[in-house]
Amino acid sequence: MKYQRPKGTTDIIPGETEKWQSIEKKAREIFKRYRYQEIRTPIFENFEVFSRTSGETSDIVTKEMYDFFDKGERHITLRPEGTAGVVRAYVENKLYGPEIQKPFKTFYMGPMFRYERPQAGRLREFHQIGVEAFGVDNPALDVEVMAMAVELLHGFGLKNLKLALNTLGDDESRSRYRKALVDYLEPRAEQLSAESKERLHKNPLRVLDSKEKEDQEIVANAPQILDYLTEEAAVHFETVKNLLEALGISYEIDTNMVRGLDYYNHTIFEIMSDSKAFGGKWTTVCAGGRYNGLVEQLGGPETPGIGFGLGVERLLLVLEAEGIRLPLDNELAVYVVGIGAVTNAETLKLVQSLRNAGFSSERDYLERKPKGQFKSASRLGAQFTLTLGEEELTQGKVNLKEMTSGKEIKVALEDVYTDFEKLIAKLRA
RNA sequence: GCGAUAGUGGCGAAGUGGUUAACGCACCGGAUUGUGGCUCCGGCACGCGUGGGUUCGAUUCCCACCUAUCGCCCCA
Repeated sequence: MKYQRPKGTTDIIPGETEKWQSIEKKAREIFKRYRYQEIRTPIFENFEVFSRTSGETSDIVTKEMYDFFDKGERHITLRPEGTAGVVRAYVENKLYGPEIQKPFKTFYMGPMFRYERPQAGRLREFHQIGVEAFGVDNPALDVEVMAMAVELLHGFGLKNLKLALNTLGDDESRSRYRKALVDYLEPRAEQLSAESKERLHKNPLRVLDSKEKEDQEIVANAPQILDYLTEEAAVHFETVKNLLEALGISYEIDTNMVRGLDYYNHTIFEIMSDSKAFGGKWTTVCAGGRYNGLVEQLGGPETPGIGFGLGVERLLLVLEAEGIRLPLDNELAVYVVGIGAVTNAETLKLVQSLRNAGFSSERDYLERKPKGQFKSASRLGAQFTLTLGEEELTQGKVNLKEMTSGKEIKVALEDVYTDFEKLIAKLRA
């Protein structure tokens, strides 16, 4: 093969695109009801937009950034996630202005890039659908965002979902907890896995998240963030829980849940699926959280924010494994069967006229025999066929057939041009 | 970035150091001067991921590279 797509990329071709459209349509529908408006930001940004916000030591920055220097020696990176770019746009466009209602609620959908080893549901170019809401610290907004995420996934037809919830507290809670955790882990460092020893000083919270058995045993008795929350952070978290309960949304507290990105604080959550797509292990399809302080970090005024991101490829894998059929939109109303070269022009006029009248229409271009054309019509799922041969052409007639019933009548060619709807009614009468 | 496995037509898949690379599906044509199914017949890989090497001769053996899949890391 002379040309291949770059490693970790994929072509989304007809047959697949319908599924994407279906997902995007559903998402737009729900976002509209929740009053989130679309934002489209660049696919590449200055490197610093992500390096500053994600955390200099985070994996994303240290090894997963798809970055390069452009011809003007600017350090550019293909966006690895959606939030930082949206926050940058929020600040740059002064969307914090007094004339703009708070919260400012926005959504995006599009490609993201991470330089890493491809695996099922993990590509170098992948797609996320995400939302962000700025300017309100009220836990009701946290809960609205989570409720919307849950509704979204249910809307796609997913059943076995789990909402995992945790809080990282505010800065003060975090540093207090961090200290307590390090104090606990340090004497036990020798028993930790090699990776976790590494994490211990770089990013101790990540040890909580380790999948290594030896780490999990130690983590089981580690101090919990919930015991180190400031009064304010604790109240925020309590309120989130109460409001979730008020909405009847079930959740599970997971105090070991952390984030790969540094900008999160307070509420963090994940929606997980136990789909066999990932071997029945709980896998995150949607992850989000609060990031008060991020707007300031990118040069804006002190503004709280919260959002989530949803991995589309991962979602598709889960839907596939669960055997969930998305509503697809690729129906064919009419297939015009033209027999013989003499009907070529009239056949073309017919499909064009039908298309103008709002019917999706198709014809044969290969001068195939009727048998082959009917086979195509059948395979394409055409509701109706119009058959036109030399005889019909001279008579000004055409055969109209309903494929599912097999019922066929002869109609005037003229009527097809003027009122096809009426002919359908006549056929079905 | 590390480790493992794999790479044959549009798809699935057999196969061998040596004349014409099975078979199935799909597709096209015919049997059936113009109607979707079934059946029967016929057609469909100057080529076995790419590039080198070994050999009289390689799709088959060796090396490198590319890609995919899985695991690690991490994550959506």
